[in-house]
Amino acid sequence: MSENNPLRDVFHAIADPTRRALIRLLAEARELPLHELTIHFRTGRTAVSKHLTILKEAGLVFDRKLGRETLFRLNAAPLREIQDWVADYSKFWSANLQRLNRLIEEEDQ
Amino acid sequence: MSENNPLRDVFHAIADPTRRALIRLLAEARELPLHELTIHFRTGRTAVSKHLTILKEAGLVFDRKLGRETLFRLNAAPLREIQDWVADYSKFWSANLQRLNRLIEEEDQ
DNA sequence: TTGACAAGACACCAAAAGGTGTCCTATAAT
DNA sequence: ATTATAGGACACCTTTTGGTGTCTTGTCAA
Repeated sequence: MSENNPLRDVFHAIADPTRRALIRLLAEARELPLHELTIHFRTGRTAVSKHLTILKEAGLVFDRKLGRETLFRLNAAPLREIQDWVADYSKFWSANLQRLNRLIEEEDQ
Repeated sequence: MSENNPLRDVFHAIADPTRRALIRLLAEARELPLHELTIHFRTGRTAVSKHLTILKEAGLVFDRKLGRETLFRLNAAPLREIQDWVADYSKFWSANLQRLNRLIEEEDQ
C-alpha cells in the first residue's frame, strides 16, 4: 500500500455501512480522532482504522497527526462521481416514464 | 412485484463494476436476455447470472421468462436512495458553500 | 519519571465475493 | 425425431473483506 496508489473505487468505498456511518460522523464534526470515531461502533479500534484507510485511499478522507492523536476530516469531493453516475439514470424514475414503463409491462404479459 | 426477499443493499449492489456495466447495458436496451448480456463481458454466463441475481435482490432489475430465454429489464427506482444519500453531502463541494465554510472556520478561530 | 493513553503494525481467522466447470431440463430449430 | 441453444442448479476454488488480539512506539499527564 504505497502513497501514490491508484485511488480506490469510490463506489466500493461507500458500499460498507460502517464506512457510510464514518462519513456521516465526519460530516457532522469536521474533524475527529480515531478513538472518538471508534466509540460509535461495536467493533474495535483496528477495524475502524481499516475502514478509514479505505476511505483515505478513495480520497474521501484526509488525516493528520496531532500529538498522539490522528485526526480525520471528510473530503466529500469524490462523491461527485457517484452523483454524476446516478444522475444519468434519474430519468428512469421520473413519474411520467414510470407510468409508461408500467404500460409496456402490461403489454408484455 | 412479489419478492418477499429481504432486499439487498443498493449501495452494495452498485459497488461492483460488472454490475454497473450491466445497469448501463439495460438502460440502453430496455430488455435483454442473459446470453446477450454475457457477450459484453470476459466472464462466463454463470458469473453474469450471479451478478444479475444480486441486482434483482436489490430491486434494480426485473426478469421474466420468454421461451427458453430469461429477459432482464432495468428498474432504476432504487437508485433514488443513492441520489438522496449523496445529495446530503453535495453542500460540501459546492464552490459557494466551500467559501462560506472557510469563512465560518476562520470565525471559529 | 512513571504510568496511562492513542494508534500503527502485524499475524491471524471466518465468511463472503467473484469466479469456474459440469450436469440437467426446457425450448427452438432442422 | 434429433440436435443445438438458453439458462438454472450445484459443487468447488481462490481472493478479498471485515474482524480479532497482541506488541510496540510515541505522547500526554500526575
